[in-house]
Amino acid sequence: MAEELFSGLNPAQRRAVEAISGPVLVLAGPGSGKTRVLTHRIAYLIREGIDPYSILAVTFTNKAAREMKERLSVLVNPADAHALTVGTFHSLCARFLRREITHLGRERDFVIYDSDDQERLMRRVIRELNLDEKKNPARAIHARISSAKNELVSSSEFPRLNYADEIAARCYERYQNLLRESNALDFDDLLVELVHIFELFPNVLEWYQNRYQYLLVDEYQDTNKVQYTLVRQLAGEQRNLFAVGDEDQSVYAFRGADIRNIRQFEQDYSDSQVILLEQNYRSTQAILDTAQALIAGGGKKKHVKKLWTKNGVGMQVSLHEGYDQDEEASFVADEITRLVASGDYSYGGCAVMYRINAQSRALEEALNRRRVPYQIVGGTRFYERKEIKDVLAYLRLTFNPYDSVSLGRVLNWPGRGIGERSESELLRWAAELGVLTFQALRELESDTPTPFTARSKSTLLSFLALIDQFIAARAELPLTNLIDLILARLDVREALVKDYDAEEAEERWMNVQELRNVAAKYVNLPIEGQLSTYLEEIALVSEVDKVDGKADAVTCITLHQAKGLEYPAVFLVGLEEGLLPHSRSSDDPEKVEEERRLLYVGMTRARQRLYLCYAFRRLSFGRVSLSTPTRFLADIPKELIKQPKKRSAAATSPQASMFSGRGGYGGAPPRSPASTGPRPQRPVAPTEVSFVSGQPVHHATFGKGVVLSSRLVDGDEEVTVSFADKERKLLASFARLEKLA
DNA sequence: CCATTATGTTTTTTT
DNA sequence: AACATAATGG
Repeated sequence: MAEELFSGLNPAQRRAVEAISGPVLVLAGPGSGKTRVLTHRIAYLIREGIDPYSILAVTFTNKAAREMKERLSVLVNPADAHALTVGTFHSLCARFLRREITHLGRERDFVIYDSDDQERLMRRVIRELNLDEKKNPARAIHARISSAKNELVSSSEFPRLNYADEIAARCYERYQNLLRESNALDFDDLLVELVHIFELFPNVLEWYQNRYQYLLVDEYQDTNKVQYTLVRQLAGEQRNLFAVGDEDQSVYAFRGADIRNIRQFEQDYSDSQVILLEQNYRSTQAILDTAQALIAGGGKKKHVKKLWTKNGVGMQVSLHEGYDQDEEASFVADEITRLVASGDYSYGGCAVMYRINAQSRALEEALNRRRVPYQIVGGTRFYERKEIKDVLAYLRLTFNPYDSVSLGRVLNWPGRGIGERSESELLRWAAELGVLTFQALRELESDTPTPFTARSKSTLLSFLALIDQFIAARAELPLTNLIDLILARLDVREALVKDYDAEEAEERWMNVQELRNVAAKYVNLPIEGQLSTYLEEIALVSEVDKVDGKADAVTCITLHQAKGLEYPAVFLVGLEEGLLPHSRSSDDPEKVEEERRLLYVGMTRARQRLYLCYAFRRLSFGRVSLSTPTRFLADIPKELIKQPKKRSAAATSPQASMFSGRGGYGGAPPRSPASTGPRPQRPVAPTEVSFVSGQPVHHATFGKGVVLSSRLVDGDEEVTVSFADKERKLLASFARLEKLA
């Protein structure tokens, strides 16, 4: 019976599936079938008679949770699959808190603040405390507080060693108070408050420990202190904890993830079994060898895995240099077109990965030009778009009128004549009365004397009437109708047309419509539950959750988000100093190692083909700078990589230094032209342009072209030439342009 | 109070 | 380069 569950599992996987009780740590290399192990283990537990109701699985994304349930509904009976508790730390905590937060004297109908809300609230705190917003950016202060929360450090425990600490500590305190008043929790609170409840109310913890006898935690290497604590609490005495992870794929230290959690598992949980999954089912040996060479270049490891595969050697990994980010993107787009034309690959089988979202722009343009279908994951997230957040703010106020961030957001949106003065006067007056902003609005309905002009007062009252209307409608109307009512009463479309040009207004209006479409999925729930479920799920969806695996489109995605995904063909772009490792990480050896792991994650996403790309120069921040290939390339033996074609004179300079020890550690990120050393042909910077518009030229690679313009830039001459295929910008000192008659 | 202009800021990475 | 907020003037 259970035998079919084991068919197709290798001995190590099988051991992991069968180890039912006690702590188990599975160290799973990339592509080693860990998802399979997780699902089969759950199925095995159920078939062994364990109640699915007592199984709790923590995944890294909502998408992974959904997929796990789907796979299980095939392996076990669907009712059993349904009884499982599966989710991310954040969504599970939110779910538990809806039940338990009353223990802390708080209301169940809290709203969840996303990073934008959090920053707005912090800005308000900083203003309230009369701090200089320049010297104390809300973002920076909030970041400090967020990491404190991740470390389970409360505002009273926050260190006050210097003036900056003192400021942060005071902001922390006020920030928490405002959150509480607004009946809101930020992302971090979702975890922290649950830990508090478990600490303060042992009987509550006991209930959860009894219910969840079997815990499974994926991506254990990316847990932070709060998450680690939660797991410890839930694991209790029983310690039926099954943790899966890979320290080589730990890339979230910046949000508090602590690699020590996985390294110390064996000390934390005595008698634990450790199982290594080393056989890779995803990639070719060529790709694995390259990735392993890279990761071996890093520091010492607790457990060294030796990845191998039966997939065969496969194609050699190739390296490509582009002239700039546009040419790099063009190369990627051309190569994808070629792969698809060959019939061996589909658009959906290709992915382009990069370090920062801003890199997606050049790709988008190149793909657009070639009519290659693509989807960009992340960037400005859908639910962070202004028009979306504005409409959502009304929904959130309808759900919880004390939500002060939402109130501040839409008090004057769409513009109704409540300016800065009326708003600050309202805040001041509320503070004077000692009530919340919303209660102050309510106060306007009585005969209490107010500090407002008759005009302001009536505007504020009509705003209040609007919200009241929505609150009343919520009890009667299905969610979609409620949204329609809001959109109509506010005349959102008109407001968008007023703020933007026709095209953009239409696009934003479509976004708003999309919000409504999503809401349609919730109308089958009882009316009371529709809005709350909708708001909660919206607050916790991530961009990867929305990746459409079925669409036949190229996926453009950050390296962080790509973790856990796989594609037949993968292009890694921008493999340059300053970008990977990112300049903000290159001063700290530990951060540099994290960047190395990020590259490792990217490489191991590839099944058959892996392309490594970098550009010779790059436009960042509106300025051009020359770049050096990433130091990590120096750790990969030359013979593992198919060297780039010499595509122009420009290619030789950075390329030559690549594997020769130069470009190694300590190199300053993007070199300034001055530090590049003597140039081969042109030791002296030009003082005037030598190419004029209309001059016919010849280039070794691009052939004949005509000069469109030329200008002096950074001590060199940048010539814009129209070639047969496209327009290119070339540096005269490198391009060896030949003037034709 | 609002529209226009000027200035400044941004780019890590995410729930 | 693109976007957001601040300053300025109507």
